Amino acid sequence: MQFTRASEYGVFGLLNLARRGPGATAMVEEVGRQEAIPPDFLAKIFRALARAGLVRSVRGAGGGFTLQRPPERITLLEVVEAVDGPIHLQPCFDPSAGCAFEAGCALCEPFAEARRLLRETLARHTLAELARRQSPRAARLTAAHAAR
Amino acid sequence: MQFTRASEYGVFGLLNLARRGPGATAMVEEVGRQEAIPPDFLAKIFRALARAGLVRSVRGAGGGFTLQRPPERITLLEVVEAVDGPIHLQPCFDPSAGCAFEAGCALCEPFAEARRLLRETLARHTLAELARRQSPRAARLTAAHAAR
DNA sequence: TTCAAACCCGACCGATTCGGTCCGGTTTGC
DNA sequence: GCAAACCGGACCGAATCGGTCGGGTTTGAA
Ligand code: SF4
Ligand code: SF4
Repeated sequence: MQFTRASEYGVFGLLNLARRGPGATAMVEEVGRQEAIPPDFLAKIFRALARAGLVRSVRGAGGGFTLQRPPERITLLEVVEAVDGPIHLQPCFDPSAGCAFEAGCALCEPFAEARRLLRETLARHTLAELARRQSPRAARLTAAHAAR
Repeated sequence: MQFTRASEYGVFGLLNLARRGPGATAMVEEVGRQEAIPPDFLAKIFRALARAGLVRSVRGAGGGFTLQRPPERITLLEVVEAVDGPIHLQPCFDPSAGCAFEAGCALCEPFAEARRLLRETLARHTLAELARRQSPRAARLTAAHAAR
């Protein structure tokens, strides 16, 4: 039960963009260096964020990525779902899989509730709020500490 | 972001036990048949539940599995964590992985909050409560319906 | 005392996902 | 027209998922 590295990197990448102020454009290479994320991997992640409409890409020399919306209107939920795909909690919650029961089973209600709560919680946090308490990742990345 | 089939099967298996009344013992083969779960796979899952202390195993002829506690004192959270391992949400929340930051990053607080809420939600549901609204799985298992 | 029933442990299996990497193509500014 | 930058997708090794299997141990009963 974990989110992926990719979605974590996605958040850090967008926070980096957000810190540059409104309308700023940055190359994936530079963001990757500052956030200590493999640039080729971050590029793949940013393409997913672009497809989801969270970020706008500018091609060609002098290009890069820009936040499509002000950071106070991009939520943590949107970012992780754009990268990892929708949060289902149960395999059968994926419409492409489908439920195998005639009538609802005991699991349906509690997990649907848990899913709703989880998504609401992540939706409450915006990039603007997260950016306020966060410096670039590479600067903080030194040795392991035993938090949580 | 999903729980595994294994934990789902674990819940169904325990519900089957719970429905048999206090102290009842059942063989994994029979439970597997009734719940439409591959018996060898269910056996593996029940061993994990036994190691977690949720279920007691009786070996030898006439043996089987019994609920270790009354179903109103076994929570959904306990079952899924016994089978799938602890819910971490972030890879770095796993103590065996460890956090790579000197100080907390922006992600720590929101995901810790989400994790707490998710676990509390699952902990609110007991086997007794789930069993009350649920017949054996195989009986209900017919064709796909498009419920969430 | 022997036999079969039942759980126990761990190896193995094919398919999928994860975390990346790479390469050839396209768009753009200079 | 050239270099900078994104784009799409193929590919990669490692890990996880969803099972399966075989052999070992414990036990009750004939
Ligand atoms: S009824 Fe059960 S199997 Fe069907 S979607 Fe709900 S949780 Fe999944
Ligand atoms: S500070 Fe960041 S990396 Fe460290 S445990 Fe918290 S979320 Fe994970």
